[in-house]
Amino acid sequence: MDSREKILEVARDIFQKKGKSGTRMQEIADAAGVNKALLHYYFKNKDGLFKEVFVDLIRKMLLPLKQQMFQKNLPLEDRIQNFVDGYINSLKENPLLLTFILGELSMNNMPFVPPPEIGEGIIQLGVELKEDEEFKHIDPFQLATTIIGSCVFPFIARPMLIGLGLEKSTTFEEFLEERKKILPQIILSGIKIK
Amino acid sequence: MDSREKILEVARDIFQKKGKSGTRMQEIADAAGVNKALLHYYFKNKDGLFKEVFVDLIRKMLLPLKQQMFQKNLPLEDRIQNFVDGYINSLKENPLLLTFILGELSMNNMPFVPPPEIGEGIIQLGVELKEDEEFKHIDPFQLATTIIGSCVFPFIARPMLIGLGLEKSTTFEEFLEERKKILPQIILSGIKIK
DNA sequence: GTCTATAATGGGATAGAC
DNA sequence: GTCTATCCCATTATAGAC
Repeated sequence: MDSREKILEVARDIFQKKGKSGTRMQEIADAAGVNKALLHYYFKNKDGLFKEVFVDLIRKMLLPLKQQMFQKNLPLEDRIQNFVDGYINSLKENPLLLTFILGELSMNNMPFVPPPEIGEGIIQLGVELKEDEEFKHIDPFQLATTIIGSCVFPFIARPMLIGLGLEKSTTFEEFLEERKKILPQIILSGIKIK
Repeated sequence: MDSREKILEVARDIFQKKGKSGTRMQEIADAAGVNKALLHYYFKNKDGLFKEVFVDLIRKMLLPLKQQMFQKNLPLEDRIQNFVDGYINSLKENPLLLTFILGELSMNNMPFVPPPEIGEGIIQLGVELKEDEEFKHIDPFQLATTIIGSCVFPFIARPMLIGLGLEKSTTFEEFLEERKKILPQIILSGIKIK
């Protein structure tokens, strides 16, 4: 693998673990097995490297949202089930991703410009809810926040949940598997008319 | 107000905004209207100051959890309604609190040792669900994660939600007010037997 | 308790050889 | 492209006067 790619790869990891200001250029260089000067050669400065990593990680985070939230031609039930399944799986592979992104968005105010399809998809969800006799007329942003938040929260709050005793009766892994089953049920019963 | 208290007060603000490693001792000193050396006099070093602020903020975050989740003698419906109401109100007053705490817990691994009542309260919630014919037998940690996550997520993910278009049709404030009404409905329909 | 002044180090950045 | 060496400012930390 070429050096540039290698640097980006380890930078992604370290930035996620320690945040932008907690990360040292030296540490990235060491982990990548190159000299610090090379980071500046490729990315000009810390900010340049960080930005490249950040937009990359934003894309990575949005991908499953795009893919799994709005597969047309499927009934809402299946789409919610698929979404919860797919999103939790994807978060399992990148457990630090959301905490990192949301933290950085809040601290520095980094730009966040998602592709418009996602926002539009949420609006569209509202239209569907209105048209379907089976469901309550819920503001789609409320629904989306509930679904996404319920999937994401275990990852963001993992240390807190463990402190509260989550792992006394199960493992985190089992908790997530159970969650994939139970969450769609709760949500669906929650938004159906009866 | 004495200097020590003043320092802690501004440190709470600044640490929440910029995170531990993003915060400069100088900035805290300036904001408190004292000299930098005084911070070291009272708190020994940055870590000492941070720790004191952090445990303080942890307590602040847990307080509404303790107060509002487990008021005995009330039917579950009312307790959930009260909890959502009270917790969202409390988060409105400290919108950065959760992002900060969860971020720092994940980056540094800060100790997180909540008072045992909260964990026990969650277990107890499970017992109640089992005893009550009206509700499904749901793992209480799944339920708690869903409720807490749904309240908290809008605050943690605010920049993201705004990027997705949340504020195109309402203000964040209105969104929260609506949320207080709608969330208990979704949750309750979600866990009731029919 | 609070300040000024300064030490000590950390860490981002660059020049220049190879 | 990649390295060594070095610069230099930012930031933490301390000594010592008041």
